[in-house]
Amino acid sequence: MSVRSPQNPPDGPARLDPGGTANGLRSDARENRERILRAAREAYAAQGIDVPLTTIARRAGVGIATLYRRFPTRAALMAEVFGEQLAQCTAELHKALQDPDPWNGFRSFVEKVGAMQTTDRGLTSALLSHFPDAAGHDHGHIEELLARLVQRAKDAGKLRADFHLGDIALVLLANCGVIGGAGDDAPAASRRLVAYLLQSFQADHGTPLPRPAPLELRRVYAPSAS
Amino acid sequence: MSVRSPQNPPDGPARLDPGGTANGLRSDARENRERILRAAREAYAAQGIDVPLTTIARRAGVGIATLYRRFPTRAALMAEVFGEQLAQCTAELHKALQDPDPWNGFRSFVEKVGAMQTTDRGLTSALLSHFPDAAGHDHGHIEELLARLVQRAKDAGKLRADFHLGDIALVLLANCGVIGGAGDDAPAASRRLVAYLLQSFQADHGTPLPRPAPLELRRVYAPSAS
DNA sequence: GGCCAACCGGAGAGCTTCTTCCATTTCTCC
DNA sequence: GGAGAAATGGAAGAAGCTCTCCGGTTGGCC
Repeated sequence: MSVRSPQNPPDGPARLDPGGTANGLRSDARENRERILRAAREAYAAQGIDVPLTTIARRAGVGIATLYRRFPTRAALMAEVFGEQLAQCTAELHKALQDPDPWNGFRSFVEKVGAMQTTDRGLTSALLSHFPDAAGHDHGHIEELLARLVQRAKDAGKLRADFHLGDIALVLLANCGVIGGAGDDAPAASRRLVAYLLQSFQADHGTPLPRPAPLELRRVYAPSAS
Repeated sequence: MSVRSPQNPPDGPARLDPGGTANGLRSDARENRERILRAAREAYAAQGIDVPLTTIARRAGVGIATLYRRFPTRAALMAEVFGEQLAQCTAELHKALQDPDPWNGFRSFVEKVGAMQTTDRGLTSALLSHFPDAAGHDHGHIEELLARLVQRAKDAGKLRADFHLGDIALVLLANCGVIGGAGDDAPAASRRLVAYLLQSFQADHGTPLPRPAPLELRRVYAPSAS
C-alpha cells in the first residue's frame, strides 16, 4: 500500500497520517516499523497467519518489545499488513472490470485471486476478515466492485443467474482448504479446483442449487476462534 | 520412548488381537481404553483434531497418564479413532456401489461424505491421513472401492472421463476449508460447494481441465506440518 | 557537544500443552 | 483373603508462545 506520505511537512501543525500510526515517529522507529511490516508480510505468506510474533520480530531484526510497541495487538499488525494485500486485490478487481468481456474478466479475476492464495497463505484471511482498525482500505469498496463484476457477468448471460456474492467467499475458503492440505501439489490442486468451480458458475448449467449460504465476505476477525 | 511392554503374556501362545492393542488388558484397563476412544471421538468431532490430549483425558474421566499409557503418541490415538470413521465411510461406499444408478451412487456418496465432514471435523483427517499403525482398517480397500465407484459412473457416461481419483481428495479438502471458515453457515455452505462441484463432475461439461493434481487420498500424517 | 525524551532489546512472568515419573490403588489368580 | 503384577492419577519438568517491565541506548534539537 505505502500510502503514507513519506515526507511530513516539518512544521505542519495539523497531524495528518490518516492511517493513524506511522508519522511522528523518530527516524529509527519509522525504519523499524517498515522492517516489521515487511517481515510480517513475508512470514504470513510463508507460514500463514498463525506465525508466532517472536518469529516476525526475529525476522525483522528487532526485539519483540519493539514489535509490541508499534503494534499493540496481533490484529493491529494484521490489519496493516492485510491492508496492503487488499489493495492488491482491489487492483486486480479494477483490471477485471476493464476487461471488455465480462465473463473473461470474472473468470480471470477468480483465477488470479486463487493463484494469489497459493502464493500467500495470509491472503484468505485478508479477504475474509474485517479488521476494525484497518483504516484506509475499506472492505465495502471491494465488495461493491465485486458485486459489479458479478452483475456484469450475469448481465452478459455468461454467469449463472443464481450465483451469489457469497459464492466468492466459498471459492476462497474452498481453495484455502485445498492449499492447506495439498502440500506441494497445492498449485496444481488449486488450479483444478478453481477450474471445476468456474465451469459450474457458467450460465449454461441449468441444474438448480441448494440455497446459498449467507456467507459474508466480510467477517469479524475473532482471534480466539480458529 | 521407553515403551515398557505392558502386556506381556506370561505364556500366551497365539497373539490374537488383530487390531493390535485391546486384548490382554486388565478389565479396568480395557474399560478405560473404550472410554478414551469415545471421548476422543466426541472431542475430535466437536473441536477438530487439535484438541488437547488433556481435554480428551478429562472428558474420558481418566488421568492423562492413562491416556498416554494406552496411546503412546497422538497418532496412535487418532489411528484408532479414525479407523472407526473409515469403517463408516467404507459402509457408505458399499451402499453407493449397490445403487442401481451409477451416477446417483457416486453423487449420493460425495454428498454423504460432505455432510459427514460437516458433522465431524476429524473426518477429513481420517480420510486424508494414513496412519501407519491403523491396523485393521486399510485405506487401500477404500481407495479400491472408490476407484470402482468412479469407474462405474464413468462407464455409465455420467461422470466426466477426465475425472481423477485425486479429485475426491480435492472435494474433501475444499469442503474442509469451507467448513472451517464458514462458521455457523457451514452446513449450507458445504452443501452448496458440493453441489457446484458435482455439476462440474458431470460428463456433459466439455471444457477441458488443468492437469489433475497428483493428490493422493492417502497421505502421511505429519504432526509437525499443520 | 550535550541533554533528554523517545526508543531499544532482552529478561522474565504467566499461560497452555506435551510428556514422564512415581507413590498409591485395583484387579486377578491362587 | 492375600500377594503381586497391572493400572492409576496427578505432580512436575520441558517447551513454546504472549505480553510487560526496565535498564541501557540513540536520534534530534539547543
